[in-house]
Amino acid sequence: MARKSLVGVVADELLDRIIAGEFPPGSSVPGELELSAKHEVSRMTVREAMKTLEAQRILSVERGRGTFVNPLNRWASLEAVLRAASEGVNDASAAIQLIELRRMLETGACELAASRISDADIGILHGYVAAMRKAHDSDDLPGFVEADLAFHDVILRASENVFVAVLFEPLHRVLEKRRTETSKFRDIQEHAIGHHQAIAEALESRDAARSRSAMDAHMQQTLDDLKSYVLEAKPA
Amino acid sequence: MARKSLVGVVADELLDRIIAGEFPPGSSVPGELELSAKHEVSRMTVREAMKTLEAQRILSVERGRGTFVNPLNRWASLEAVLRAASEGVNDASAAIQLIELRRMLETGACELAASRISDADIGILHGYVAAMRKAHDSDDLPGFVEADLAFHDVILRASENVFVAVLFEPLHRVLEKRRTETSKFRDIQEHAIGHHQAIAEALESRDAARSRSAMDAHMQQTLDDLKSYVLEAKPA
DNA sequence: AAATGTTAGATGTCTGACATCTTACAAATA
DNA sequence: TATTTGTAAGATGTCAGACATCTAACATTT
Repeated sequence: MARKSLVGVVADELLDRIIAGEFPPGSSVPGELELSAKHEVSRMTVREAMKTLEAQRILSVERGRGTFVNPLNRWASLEAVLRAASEGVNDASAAIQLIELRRMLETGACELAASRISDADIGILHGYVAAMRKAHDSDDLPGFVEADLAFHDVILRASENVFVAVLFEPLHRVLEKRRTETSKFRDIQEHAIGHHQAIAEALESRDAARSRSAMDAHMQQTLDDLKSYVLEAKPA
Repeated sequence: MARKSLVGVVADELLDRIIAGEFPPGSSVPGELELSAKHEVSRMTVREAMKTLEAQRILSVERGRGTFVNPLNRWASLEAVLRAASEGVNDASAAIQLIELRRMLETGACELAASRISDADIGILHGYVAAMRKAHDSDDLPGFVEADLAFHDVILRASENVFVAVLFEPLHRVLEKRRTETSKFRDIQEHAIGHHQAIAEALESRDAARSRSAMDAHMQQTLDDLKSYVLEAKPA
């Protein structure tokens, strides 16, 4: 990532203050002049920062009145909501809810993909499973995670549903970091390889119910792994 | 909605030109100076418009090089993607994909809600079913749609998953308009009442599989209704 | 041929000003 | 007194022009 511009810094800091509860939903944030003084930037820079938060429906700007914080359920940015949710006491709850969401999208996409996936993509899936196996044998963690994510990406695309892909994209970045954490354990890697193999075979059979079920089992395993390996080990 | 500011107008027009294919993904949009001349606004206004599109990941601004259009699957704004998808020849395909997405989220949320919903919310659900029935009897279309949407909202909240609610919010506005169209037919209204009744009863039994199945049947019916009543009647 | 300097064009930021909208409050009116 | 109107403060919307900094391409020097 390129280092952040002043606009990005101001937007980030303001979002942090909002998440910290300094400006609760419905309340107004300080005026542009006040913020430009506090952050030692020009009013224009503050305005552009506000615009980015407004575009994500985090703020509502009302001419002549001020700028107000929207309730969290109106925020259009999954990442911002994630930051807000992780800030609370229960990081675990956020992680679990994230997997629940992922489960909905991935099992649904997998079900759709069963009747739409091409033979070529089936081959690619098997290729990624082989790559995971190879990375597992040679202790190549980044390679393992990369093949894992690519596998799921193929299914997402094969579902031929634009909206699912769009909604999943912000999840992708978040999951990538967490996946690197969980995939450190060799046990988890072995679990994952088996499930991916089963998913590829289910899709190959073009059986929608079986494909959905295979992906669902994978998600359940991921949830269990997260609970037993990561959350247990990290006390508050 | 408040009438749009100049920034909003410029952003909209630029997005329209992007969607129309004038600036395909990967290509660059005209420079800030050129755009400010074409739209007869100042450069700052153009910049703020760009910022809103950048915040939605529609554009990537690179200092010293220019501003570039992102591929559609990286756009973070469901509404913008919807606009782009509806612009094409196949409005039908977009409508179907939208229901597919809705199906994933709602069936998933309903499954989760089964074990989490409160007795009070169960009562509220039955109340909305009654409201739908009453609106149906008195030919109150807006009332019918309102009760319908409220019913689904209760389940969304009862799933106790923040992220699902956030992802569903932009869908809500889009669906509201389409729902008013489809619910015009009395046959569809009767279908819907039966399904909602079944969903409420399934949730009351706290049976996750049954609840999911009931919601899934409702989504299937919605898809069928859309195909036979709306899409058939509206040729390109 | 490689390293270096130059330059054009793009975005990033600043300063200061004026316009317009909302709200609150005071003054004029019935 | 109650209502209306006028005024002013504070907020966002927009503009103009300037300078800084980054990138890429080209020319120059080594």
